[in-house]
Amino acid sequence: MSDSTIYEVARLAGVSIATVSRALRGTGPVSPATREKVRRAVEQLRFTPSRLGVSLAEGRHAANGIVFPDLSGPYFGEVLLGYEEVAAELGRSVLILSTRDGAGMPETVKDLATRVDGLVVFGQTLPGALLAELADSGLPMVMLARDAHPGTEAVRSENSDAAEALTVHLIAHGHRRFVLAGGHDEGDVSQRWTAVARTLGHHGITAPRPVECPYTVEGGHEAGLRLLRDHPDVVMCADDQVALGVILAAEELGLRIPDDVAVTGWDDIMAARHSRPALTTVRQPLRELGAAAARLLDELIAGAEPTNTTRVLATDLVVRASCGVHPPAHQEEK
Amino acid sequence: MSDSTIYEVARLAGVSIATVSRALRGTGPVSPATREKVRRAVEQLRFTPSRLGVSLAEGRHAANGIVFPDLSGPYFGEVLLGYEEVAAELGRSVLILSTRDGAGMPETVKDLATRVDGLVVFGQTLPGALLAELADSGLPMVMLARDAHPGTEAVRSENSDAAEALTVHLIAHGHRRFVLAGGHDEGDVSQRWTAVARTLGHHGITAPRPVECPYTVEGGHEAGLRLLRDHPDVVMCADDQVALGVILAAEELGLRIPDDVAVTGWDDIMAARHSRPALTTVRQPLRELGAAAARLLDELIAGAEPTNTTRVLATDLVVRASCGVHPPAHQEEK
DNA sequence: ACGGGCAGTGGAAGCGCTTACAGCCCAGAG
DNA sequence: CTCTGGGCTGTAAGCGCTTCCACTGCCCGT
Repeated sequence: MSDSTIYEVARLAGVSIATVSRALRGTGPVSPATREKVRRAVEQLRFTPSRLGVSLAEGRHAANGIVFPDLSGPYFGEVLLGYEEVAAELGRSVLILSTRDGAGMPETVKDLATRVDGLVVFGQTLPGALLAELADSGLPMVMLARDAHPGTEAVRSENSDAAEALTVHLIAHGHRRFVLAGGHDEGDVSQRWTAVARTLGHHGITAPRPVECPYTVEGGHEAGLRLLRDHPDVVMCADDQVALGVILAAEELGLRIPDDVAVTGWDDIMAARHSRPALTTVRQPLRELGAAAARLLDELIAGAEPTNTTRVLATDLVVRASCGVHPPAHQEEK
Repeated sequence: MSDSTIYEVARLAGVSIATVSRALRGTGPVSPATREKVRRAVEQLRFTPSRLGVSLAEGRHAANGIVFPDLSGPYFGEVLLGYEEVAAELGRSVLILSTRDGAGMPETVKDLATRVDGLVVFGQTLPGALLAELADSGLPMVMLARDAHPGTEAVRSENSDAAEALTVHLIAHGHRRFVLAGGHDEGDVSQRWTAVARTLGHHGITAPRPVECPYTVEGGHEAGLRLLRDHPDVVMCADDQVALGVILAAEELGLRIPDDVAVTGWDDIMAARHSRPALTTVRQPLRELGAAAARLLDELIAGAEPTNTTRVLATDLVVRASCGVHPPAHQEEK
């Protein structure tokens, strides 16, 4: 970029840089004649103001960041899209950072923090100490898919009600022997398991302890091979990827779904709909999640005080075939 | 961010800002004693250099951008992940921009261009004139999933050979009446259709004209409802999402896959594997695509001259059930 | 005819950093 | 004992922009 500077524009237009700046940003009065001269000089020089200069002088970046773990799969992409869209509308650029929980992580995040006016942080991506340090430094922050950290805002989707509804639905199918796959005590997932356990308890069923497994198809596959040996009625999974893995495992073991065993997921990723049997799951408003985070962050940047509040977005129970046989009416949505 | 400046550190450490800078970056000699004083001052003040100041002085952003259309779905997320990972390794931040072909697009892109040292542009996201303008300005650019534009590098995945292999495979199944779904003349897809047509020609089959449809499940669904009325042997789709939509349409029409009609996709997104019948498709090395783009861009930024060359990454034909019945041995990979 | 006010403009001080350049001091060489 | 050359440090000139403040005319009211 061999871009010209405001000085060259000023010289070519025969005015001062102050006038050029005013003409360009529309702050302060500029005579039509001058404005025109500047316009022509700008055009001739193909001048675009240096973002660095502008930001330094303005004392702001007009950009915000988002930090997420190395979660491939469809989940994060959708959230990011919603986030970027709103951020763009608000005139901010978006910087992304994926912490593959690597060694240099704290530094990378801090570096990111110096490039933005505010930060959105996904789930349990960052250790609490780092979050606190960032929040203390006065960086506007929004937590995504988890409850608020002191000094921040947060937005996540509803977990407990949906988990209860899903559980009730499964019980109504006559399922009694439950197994829970995917057990990290991350905020979102643990909230769901808690609600499941409570609901099961109401119905006189003792909740099993969730079984640890990576939130991937492979993780679900391996867990499935293990769990299905006990012939449970239903395997509730932490997310759709795990559920898809369990379904693969069931196929390998010659088990029919949902006749021999039911399976449920969470998220409603694209594959959930196209899997056969189609996956009963809970739809999260991923795009809205990202959009809401962007808006909250903007408010903080604009000067709003953090309230340590968590916004909760509604989720939908999506009943498909994998949880048990339904009368035709219930079948597929959309 | 009420961050302290290098001046405060200097004052607290009792040295000049030049020394602080040298101590921090390790340029120039600094006595151990001084280094230690600076270290302590930095720690006490929780000082982090302002990225703006650094960048302005260094004359570089240490960041690069990536521009893509509003493609939701799994495709872009994976590419982005590969891109971000390599960029991070190279010490660069990543700025993303999704042009939902909106009105203010040229400005948004130009704004992005002022924030980065280089830019990766996806497929046909930007009009040629804008690409030319950016390239002319000396901005290092890499084209992704399309052939090189003058003054840039490019990386895409192999289309022709894979399309030929896929077509040959389908012919071997005995399929003769082909239909092609998804017809924009975008680089990647048109290359595939060309190879398909050529291959069909070799076998004495007249290639049909590709049918336009949005590259979404919904688009595939609608196209499928139309196309399947003619009872083709096989519907080749521009990507997996379209193929999944066609499969849904086939189900609605009571057609069995692959017995009544075969369907193929492209990309090998997650849902392709879990769909039943599982989708025969072509796997693109999405992550590698992003990674390669990041590396190419880095070379350009480091000063390499653009060669207008297109790197082509190998793709894999992934044969599953949707293209026709196979002996058990062929079944599912991995 | 005269003063006040305001549109229009330029000067200059930052914003936070890097880095040439110059100066200082001291050890070792002659 | 003087001279020289490093090692170490400070001064200051930018990097490209915004914006406060001061200044010049000119129009208008009286």
